Amino acid sequence: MEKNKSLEAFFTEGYKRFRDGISIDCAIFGFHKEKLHVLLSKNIIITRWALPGGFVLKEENLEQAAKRITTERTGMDELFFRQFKTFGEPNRNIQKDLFDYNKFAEIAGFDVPQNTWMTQQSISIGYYAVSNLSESQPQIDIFNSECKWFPIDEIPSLGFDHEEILSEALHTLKIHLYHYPIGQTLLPDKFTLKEIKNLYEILSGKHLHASNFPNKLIGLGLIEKTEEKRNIGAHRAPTFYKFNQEVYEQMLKEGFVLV
Amino acid sequence: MEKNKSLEAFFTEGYKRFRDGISIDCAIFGFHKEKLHVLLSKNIIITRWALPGGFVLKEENLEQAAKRITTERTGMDELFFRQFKTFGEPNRNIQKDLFDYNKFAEIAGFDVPQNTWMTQQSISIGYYAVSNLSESQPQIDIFNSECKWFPIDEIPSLGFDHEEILSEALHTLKIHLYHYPIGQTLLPDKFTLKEIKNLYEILSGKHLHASNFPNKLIGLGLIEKTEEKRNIGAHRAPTFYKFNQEVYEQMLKEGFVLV
DNA sequence: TTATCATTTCCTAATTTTTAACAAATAATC
DNA sequence: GATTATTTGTTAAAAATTAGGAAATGATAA
Repeated sequence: MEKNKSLEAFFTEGYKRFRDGISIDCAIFGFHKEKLHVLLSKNIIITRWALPGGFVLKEENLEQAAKRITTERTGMDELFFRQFKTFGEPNRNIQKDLFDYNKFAEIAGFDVPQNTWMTQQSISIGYYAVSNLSESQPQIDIFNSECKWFPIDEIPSLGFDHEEILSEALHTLKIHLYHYPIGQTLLPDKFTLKEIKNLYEILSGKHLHASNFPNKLIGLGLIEKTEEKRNIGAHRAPTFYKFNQEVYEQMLKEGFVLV
Repeated sequence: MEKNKSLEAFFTEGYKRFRDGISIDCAIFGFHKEKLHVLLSKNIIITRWALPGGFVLKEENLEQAAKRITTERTGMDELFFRQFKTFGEPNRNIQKDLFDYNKFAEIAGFDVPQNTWMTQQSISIGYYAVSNLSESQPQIDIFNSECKWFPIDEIPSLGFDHEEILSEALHTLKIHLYHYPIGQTLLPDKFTLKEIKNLYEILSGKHLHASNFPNKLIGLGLIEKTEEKRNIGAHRAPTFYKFNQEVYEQMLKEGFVLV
């Protein structure tokens, strides 16, 4: 196997480009077939699935890094993004048994360098994103051999402290649901009342009324009717609705309380 | 002026004890004379007031560090603590004009060492705490020449990005107000209905009804009557109330939605 | 062309919650 | 024992929420 130069350079030269001791992990949520999904990736060197993550370039701020990492992995940008927590247990990322050194050597053509900047202790800053899953194109690269969506109730065992990170992301998402108009980036531009009701039911875990709940959103001015309808075969065609951009931005800026 | 050995050791040897590139800043809130206050301290080397902060010991986790820093500065522990955001703009802490090198040399007896671990770029993890101000005893030390409470509407100009950090802390506190029983550590063990109403009015910025709001908290089981009353002179003595510990802990764990 | 059907969406009454004003209770002082 | 200022309970009106059923709809089949 030929030596993979770019991979080797990442280990040995990466400290020049990236900030030391900091990583970013992203819980990227999507909504499909009435289920919440989360994007996981499989690093070639790590034996378990994990949240997509990466490092922060020296000239970047944290949010830019999170957005870059998410775009690299999904092809999408302009998502709803929020930082939710930073994880810093001592040695949280140093778990030797999670690394598959043999497989790495086989793929990369050289042994994992020991004691480089990458293998030092680092803290991880967690961001969550909500995306329209159907528009995403999960990407692999030299570090990630697999990348795909998992329904939230079928998450495999995750590496490092990523189960805790995902759980905190969900917790924050559920709180933010009451204060930010999260739906916009989880749904297509045009959606039916049933779809937005389903979305909120799944995120909140509560049963909502088929017309009372949409009426509340309409009453707030957050969503509004369009001219178009969806053809669903031999039934009444539901009207498409869209977010009112002005109200959406105001709620995003000022926050609101949804009950 | 004699050379201050412990101060010098902090600069030159600190990298052995503390994690690199990470600092903690704490927005410590208290409630006094119907106003929300925040604790600020004045570092001997920095020309502006700032939020109390510090570094993370290598064997510590982030929350332990935040608690240690808060206890050092206030003498209090067992406060309500939450991490709210991490700040990582490139070079956010490198602002030469904020450092008073002459004053430092005068006090310490040596020049500020350049290019030590302390003067490197670092990210800051923000924690907020809510405390019962009247029980606090703001402490100074070799780094901090002053430390005191400021009413939230009389905050002086702050160093670094601490105005942004404080503003984010307040924003998070106001959201958490709806989901966590924050009052417990802001109030004395026993308080009157008027006091808890005032607290929520100030934090939420909304006017609340003198009996309807307390009745809601009583209805939730969160607070309950005690046998004692406060003597306030020639008026009806208000009854002291206390938090129901069981309900409090459950709400803390499971969250709730206050409307 | 019309009847049928499943689904969306509107309507309305019942219920619950919130709000606001007022009255009662209270404890120290006059 | 009356007075006073404040706390706290009561109650009725207003508002919001909930739930169920009815109407509307668009495609299909008769």
